[in-house]
Amino acid sequence: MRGLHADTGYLLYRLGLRSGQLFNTFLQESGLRLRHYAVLRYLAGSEGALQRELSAQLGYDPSAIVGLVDDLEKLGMTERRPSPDDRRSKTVVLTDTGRSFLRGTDEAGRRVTNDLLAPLDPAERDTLQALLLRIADQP
Amino acid sequence: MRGLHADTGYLLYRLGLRSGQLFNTFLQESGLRLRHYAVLRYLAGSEGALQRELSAQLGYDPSAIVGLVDDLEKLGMTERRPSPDDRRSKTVVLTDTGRSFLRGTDEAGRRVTNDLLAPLDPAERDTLQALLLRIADQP
DNA sequence: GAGCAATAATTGGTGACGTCAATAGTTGTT
DNA sequence: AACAACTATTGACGTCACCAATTATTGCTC
Repeated sequence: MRGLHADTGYLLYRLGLRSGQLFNTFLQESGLRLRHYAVLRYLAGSEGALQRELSAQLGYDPSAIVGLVDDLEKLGMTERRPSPDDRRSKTVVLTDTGRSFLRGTDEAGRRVTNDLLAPLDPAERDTLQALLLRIADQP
Repeated sequence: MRGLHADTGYLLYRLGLRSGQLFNTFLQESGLRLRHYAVLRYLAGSEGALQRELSAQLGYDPSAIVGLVDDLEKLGMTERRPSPDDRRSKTVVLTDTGRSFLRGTDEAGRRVTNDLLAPLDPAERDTLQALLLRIADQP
């Protein structure tokens, strides 16, 4: 038990880096990165989201959202639609292209998490997931 | 249970970012960053380490180690000593200044992890720590 | 209902960071 | 003696988090 490895906070930091790397290498061939993937999967569960909603929910800076949605739009995976009740904001929606991309990579994404959590059995994975969720739901 | 938040791999990624941020803000006043702190704490437990050992153990690129050790040296917290058996490598050791800095920040570091894990009771923290260690010890 | 603070998207800049390629000096091997 | 492998180092490139400023629009307030 030596050095920083004994520290849970530091462990989280290191494993977060590794997890991000794994996701990015798996996404590499598609030309997207983890951040794009996060946006797509959020949209898949919400049927349209304002950019500021994406920023708040995913934790990315508003200025970062602009670039991400630009990229996705160029690939035809999302569309910006004017918000009916507020002309300042735009609603980002998934296109059919985006939806079918998600279906195609769904299983590959699960494989990434599987690799990462390989040493844990199903019950332990549930435990870990529950603990992490509790931490994540903090202000 | 919507979007990527249901995915343990993604949760790890997000919490890793948050953990790193917390560490960095706590270290801000000292002029160091998390990476420097990691080097210091590794050295505290090893009584001298080759730079390539730091690179391998902490997971930073060898070229990143150079800059980190440069910074620490400028602050008088570490020293580079020629390795007796191999003139290619250098041994990095903690100075008294570095050691006393670690003592001073020891408790502040624990507070960071405490904040992060606030929603968990001691037994749950142990569980989390054990699970993360098992994942971290993967090849 | 006119003026003004707050908000949504956007642009631009800065510093930290991961990654890779290349180099000089040194070691071990054959 | 020649050559492959290794250590520390430098430099370059793209990504990313963070912050400030701008434009268009909305809601509040007096």
